[in-house]
Formats: sequence, C-alpha cells, structure tokens
Amino acid sequence: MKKNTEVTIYDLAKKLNLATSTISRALNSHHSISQKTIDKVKKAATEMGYRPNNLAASLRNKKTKTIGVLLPTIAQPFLSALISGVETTAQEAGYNVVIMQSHDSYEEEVNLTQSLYSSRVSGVICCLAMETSDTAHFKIFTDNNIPLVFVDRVPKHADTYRVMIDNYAAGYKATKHLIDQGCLKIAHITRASEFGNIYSERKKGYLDALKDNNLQIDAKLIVNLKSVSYEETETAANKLFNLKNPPDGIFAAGDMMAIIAIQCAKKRGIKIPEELAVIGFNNDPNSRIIEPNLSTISHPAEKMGQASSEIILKNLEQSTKDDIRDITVLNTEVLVRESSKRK
Amino acid sequence: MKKNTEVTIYDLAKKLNLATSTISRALNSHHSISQKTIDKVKKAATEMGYRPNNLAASLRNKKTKTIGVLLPTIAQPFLSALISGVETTAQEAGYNVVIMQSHDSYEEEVNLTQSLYSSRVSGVICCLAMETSDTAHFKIFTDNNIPLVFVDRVPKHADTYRVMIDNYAAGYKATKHLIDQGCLKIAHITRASEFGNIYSERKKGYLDALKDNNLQIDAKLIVNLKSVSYEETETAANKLFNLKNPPDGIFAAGDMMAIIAIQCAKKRGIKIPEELAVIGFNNDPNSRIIEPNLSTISHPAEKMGQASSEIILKNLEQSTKDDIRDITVLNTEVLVRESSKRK
DNA sequence: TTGTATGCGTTATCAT
DNA sequence: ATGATAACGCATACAA
Repeated sequence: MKKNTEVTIYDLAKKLNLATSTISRALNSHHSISQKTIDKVKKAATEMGYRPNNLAASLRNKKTKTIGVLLPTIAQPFLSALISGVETTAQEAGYNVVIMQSHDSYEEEVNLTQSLYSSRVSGVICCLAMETSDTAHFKIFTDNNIPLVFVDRVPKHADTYRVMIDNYAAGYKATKHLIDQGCLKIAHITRASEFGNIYSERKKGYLDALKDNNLQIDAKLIVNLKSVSYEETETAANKLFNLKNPPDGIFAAGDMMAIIAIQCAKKRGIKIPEELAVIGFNNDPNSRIIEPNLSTISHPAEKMGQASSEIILKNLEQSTKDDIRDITVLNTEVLVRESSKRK
Repeated sequence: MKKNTEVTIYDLAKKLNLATSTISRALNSHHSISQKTIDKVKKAATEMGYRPNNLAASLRNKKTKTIGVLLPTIAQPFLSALISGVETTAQEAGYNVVIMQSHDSYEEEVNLTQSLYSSRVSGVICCLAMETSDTAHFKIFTDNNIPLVFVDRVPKHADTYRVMIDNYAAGYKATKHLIDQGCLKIAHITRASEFGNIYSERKKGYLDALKDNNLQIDAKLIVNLKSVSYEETETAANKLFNLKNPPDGIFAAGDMMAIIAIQCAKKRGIKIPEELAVIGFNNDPNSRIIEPNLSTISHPAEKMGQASSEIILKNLEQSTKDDIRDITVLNTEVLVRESSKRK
C-alpha cells in the first residue's frame, strides 16, 4: 500500500545506519563488502520496496544498457523476426531495446538518429530506409564510440559493422534454379531503389546467371516496382503475361511479389510450375500457404538480429577497442517447393 | 571531427557568458527568454555540436518520455501491427517505446515488469502472457501512478485501463454467419487457456449462437489446442473429419488454425465452402492468400495499439488525475470471403 | 529577462 | 570493510 514514496539508497542507508556507498556496493554484490552486510542490505531493500533507478545509474555510468533499433517498419514478417532476434539476445544480457520506425522516410530516419543519440543508447542497429542514400547522420554514433551495426539494408560504403546476406549469390542461385528446371525466358520482378543495394545485387546475380548459361537478357522481362502494393504488382504481372514473348519463369525479389504473380497467373489459367515456374525471396510464412507452395530463398531474419545484437554486446563488454569494422555474411539457401519443382 | 567531447549546457554557458539556467531555458524556448538570446543559444548549440542528454533531463524531471510495451512476442502479425500502432502514435508525441517479450512465460513477464519499473518508463502497455493468471506484479505500476493499459489479452478483474474487442460478440457473429450459410454441425477449434479470457469469450459466443438457433452442442466438435503448431492443429482437424458425424462448418479462434484446417480438408477432397464452411479470426495477411480466401473476423490491431498509446499519453499530459480506469472496446466485423460464402 | 544554487539517485574516488 | 563526498547533465525555485 506504498504510495508516492520512492525508496532510494538514502532511505536504506538511514534505516541500516550505513553509508550510501556501502548500500550501493552491497546491492551490486561488490566483493569488498562482507556477505553479512550484503544479505542485510538486500533483505531490507526488498522489505522497504526499494527499486533501483536505472536512470540515475545510467547518468552516472554514462551507459544505458539499451540498444536502439531503427528500421523501416515493424509490421513485416522479416523485420519483426529480426527484431525478435535482437530483443531476445539483448534481454538475456540484461539490455533493453528501444525501437523506432523510419517508415522508409529519410527525414524521419535523420530525426530518429538524433533522438537515439539524445537517449544515449549504448549501441545502434539499423536497417536503412528505402529513401536513404546518404548515411552522414550516423556519423554521430561512430564519432562518439557508440557501436553501430547496419543490418540487411546496409550502405555500400561505411566503416561500420554490417550484417547481411550475400544478395548477389542468392539472386544467382534463385535464377540458376529456374534455369535448371528448364526455364528459358526468366522474368525478374524487383523493387526500384536508387541506392539500396540489396535489390540491385539480387538483380546482378540474376543477370549473371542468365549470362553464364547463355540465356538472352530481355529488358522487357525486368520489372521495377515503386511499391509492393497489390495493385501495382498485379498490373506488372499482367503486363508480363501479355507480352508476345511471355516468361516461363519468374524470379521475384520478395515473396509477396511472387505470390501476387502466382495468383495473377492462376486467374489466367497459366499452369504452375509447368508453364510458369516461380521463385520468391525471404521465406515469409505466406510462402507456405499459397498454392502451389512457393519456392523461395531462406532469409535468416532471427539470426541476423541475434548476430547484430551480439556484435553490439561484444563491443560493449570488452574495453579493448578493436577497430575491426567487419562484415558478417549469413547463409541463404534455395527452398524448392511446388511453385518451381518440375522434375 | 569531434571526438569524445560531450558538449553540455555548461560549455554553452561558458562560451556565451550566460548562466546554465539561461541556456537550459533558451534551448527549451522558454517564454521568459528573449528571442535574441534563444536564437543565439540555439545557433551556438548546433555549432558546438551540442546534443541534449535525455538521461539527465529524465532524472531531473522524473519522467522519461518512454512507454514500455510488454507482450508475448513480436513475431506475430497481430502483435507486430499492434506495436506499430503504439510506436507511431508515441513517436508523434515525442515518446520512445521500449519493447520486451515475455515469450508467453509468466516468470519472464514478472522479471520484465521489474525491469520496466527500474527503467522508470512513463507508462506501460501490456498484452498478457498465455501462462499468466495472477497480475499482482503489475501493482508496482498502479501503486506508483504509472499509467497501465492492458491490451487484447487483458485480466478479468483489474482496476486499470483495458483496450480490447468484444470477443463474445465476435464469436457469436462468426458462428451466426456460419449458421446463416446453412451449417448445422459447427465445430470450434480454439486454444486451451485456463485463464486468458479471450478464447473462452469467443467460445461462449459460439455456444450461445448455437443455442439461440436451436442447434445442438456437440462436445466432440469442440477442440482445445495446447499450441498452434502445424502438427497439433492438423491432428485435431483430422480427428474432426474422421468423426461419424463430421462438421459442416468450422469456427476457428485464429486464422492459422482455420488455414491449417482448410489445407487438411482440401487434402481429403472436402469441398469448401460447399461441404465445409470455414471462418477464422484476426484477419491475418495469410487469410487472403489461402484458397479459397478465408472468411474471418477483423481485428483492429493497429488501432488497438494507437488507442493504448493515446490513453497513456492523455493520462501523462493532463495533470488532473482522473481515476477512471475504463475499458475501450473496439469494433470487429465479419469479413465474408470464399471459404464460407455459400450464396 | 537573466543568474545562483540546489537536487534528481547513483557510483566512484579517496580516505579511514 | 566501510564512510564522506563529488560528479554525471539538466531544470527549477528563488533571487536579482
């Protein structure tokens, strides 16, 4: 039935006739304090309803034990799984996670980096907004020795940690898989992004796989979407199917795009995978619900989150400043399901 | 090229020959400071690379401008949409959001409430863990005037804000819809939860709809799942279909359960919706990908998040302590799609 | 309109 | 093993 009374270490000190410094040390089980005192203090603390004030400790210690996560949105299977990985790992280490959404806006992202800095987060994990090309606003972190990890959508040039997959190799593998199924006219549906390199890397893989297998590159078979709205994707798919020379395979840079293309094809009576083999990217839950089940590229979202957290934590725990700003590349694999399995 | 130098208001004061209090007020655009001084201070601040330290301000003000969100997991469409709503609203008001996952464990939930309290969050939004029956660990918030909102999975008895849907009415509506389609033997697949009342409310609605329409209640047609794993749900569905008297309609308390049931039925050649009409709950993205498209109950996740945030914010902004711990009930509606549309 | 002084709750340094 | 005290960066009551 305690009310507004915030119990502090002063109250404990008064009650036990000890100094605040002793109380503080006892609460932290400092080795220089006798076990007897530690027990006594902790007992009194719970009795009096003492709750440590992290704010004060953080101010004093100049470290907050919270990791800032800045990403386009939470409401996307890949990103929410990534956050989940970040959060679980951080939580185990006693760190909190604050999350901010840029909504894919450069301007919001800039503001939020300020806000993260002002909150004195111990480390930052960021998946860049679609709009972002320039990453100068992250300099504030590196300048102030705050570990920074870019994940998935990473800048091309940056002397910071990066956690990613090999998008080029994945794009190549996906395309090669379709070729192995006998596809000769493979379309590519992707997102138009001027700067983000993940889609352009996937496309590069696609192009090289075609080249390496002596397949012709047809610009009409490459579609760049401005957004992944249902309408826009559907329109694009229909345009592909209406070509004089329609595709017999589609590599979509995301599962939703692939799924919409499949739905679209089915409406037109196109047989999948016989007439059209389709492969997506990400392994969203959706990919196992669409019929036929969608072949796709696994994307270790949760693991990427964990890896990012671990880099931050390692960097924070060890005082030895290693300036290795290295790149972590996680594996992907082709998941073959019914949408592309011809043999 | 600034290094470890943290610029504080002291530095600004020294530089401009002003008192720290003047600097502080100027930075906050306090009305008692001349515009000229305000401009001068702000200019110097940006020049010197000053960044406010929220930590210090929070300690001083005894308010952190952060909202704590405690829920089972992030990686679920409904919950990530909910968080998104919380976060967007909070962000607009200049509040941060820290997120913690209980992983549906009571023990973790208890620990995390402590941790949230120690972080001195300004308010708390919580969706209870599946395991949680007793909510005494939240008393610390109400005792200390920290606004607390339970959302979706709320405790039955609690003098705190609650944001939810009318699960009873929704269950009733869903069942009534199937009855309207001519179903006579309607099964109900739900989650076994001893305490959480959302599933039991939905079931109550189901039962009452049957009664009100003079349909017999058959215990064999009611399935309580321990988890929503694919395997367990599939087994349960098959058991239903193997009954002497199999159902001609299914009301599942979640979309995934409904989807698995549909997939299972299709494998057995059961025609949907002609032989079996199915309706789910939540309106997950998945529900529009399964074929036939799944009828379901809309669940305003994003809105629930917003509403929760707004309650916290309103409570924080106004100093007038209104002790109205009221319940916000949001609307749901039946979304009729192909899986249940018979006429 | 601006300045002085103090406290928010901790932890760390230096002493005892 | 324990104590006294300063400091973290900011905001406010009070004074001028």
